Amino acid sequence: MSKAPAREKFKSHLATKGLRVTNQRLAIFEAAFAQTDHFTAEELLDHARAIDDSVSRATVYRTLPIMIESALLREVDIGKNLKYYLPNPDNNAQVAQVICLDCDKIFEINAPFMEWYGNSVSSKLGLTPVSQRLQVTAHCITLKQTGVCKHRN
Amino acid sequence: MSKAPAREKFKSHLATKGLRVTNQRLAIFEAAFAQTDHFTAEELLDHARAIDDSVSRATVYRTLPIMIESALLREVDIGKNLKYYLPNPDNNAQVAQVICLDCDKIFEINAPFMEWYGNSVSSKLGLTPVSQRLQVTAHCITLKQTGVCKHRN
DNA sequence: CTGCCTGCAAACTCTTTGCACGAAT
DNA sequence: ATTCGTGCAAAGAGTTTGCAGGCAG
Repeated sequence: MSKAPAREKFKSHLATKGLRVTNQRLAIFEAAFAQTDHFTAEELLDHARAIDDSVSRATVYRTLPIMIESALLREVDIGKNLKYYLPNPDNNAQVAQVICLDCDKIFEINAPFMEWYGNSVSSKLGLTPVSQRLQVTAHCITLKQTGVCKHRN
Repeated sequence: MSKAPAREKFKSHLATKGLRVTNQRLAIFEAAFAQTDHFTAEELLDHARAIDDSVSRATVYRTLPIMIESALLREVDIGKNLKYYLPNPDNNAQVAQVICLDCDKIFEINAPFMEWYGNSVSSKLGLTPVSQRLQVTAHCITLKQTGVCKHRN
């Protein structure tokens, strides 16, 4: 999904939920969908303020769950007491993360088998799966060999 | 590994690292290894204080990483800004979690394929895997049908 | 004795919330 | 005109840290 259709999807999601289309919510949406990599709530605030300087931190935090619920954004928690977000144009949910501990880069890897695994292991316990997450933390080989992490931005 | 050998392992880990064997550290170890299920730092503090009432919250937080590094404990982060811990008598690292969203129970499931997956996906990126985690969140079927979650303690 | 270890309390980080004002419908 | 949305600042939760005194080796 490219940006313009995504904007319409966001607006219709707001309408469906009886939520108002405000300049702040639109600025936050624009800022989020302009990103090409993972971002934090604080970074999103900065970018949204560049579009509409009235945007507050509170509204960013209140808008993020709306965009996540509409599947426009995915939330990625890698256990750092700091959440990352990224645009989810393909509506993808079966994605694993590989996290480079040297440069903190997060790679997103398609992992469709996660859904199968979730179903399989849940049904044995009398549960219905809601979500899966699979994460691998790793060190950079080239960093160790050459002193430079080749994944660093 | 039962408790007594684990205690020796803890002491020798302390010795190896040049760390001192204090009453507080031992009390925290005893409290942790007496648990049969996941526990939080705060719960560990309570139990450790029942053994030695001089134990402070700070020392619990300072001792947890030591026990984790020695592989006596595993840390389980299910994305709740609150970490869970559990004794790891079998030195197991390839374990997935299934989390019931209705009763918050955490099931630990052996998932040896995680190691293969971590190796496979890391090597393609020029990385050496350090750890894997796989988590499934789910709802209780019997809760939905009967109003009672059969997993609740 | 030396210096690591401790308890205390304050600091810290990220996120959430109460309130009164402001804007979308 | 209503009512939902907003910014601000304070609160909140879990964890970490600086400091002065205490105990292991």
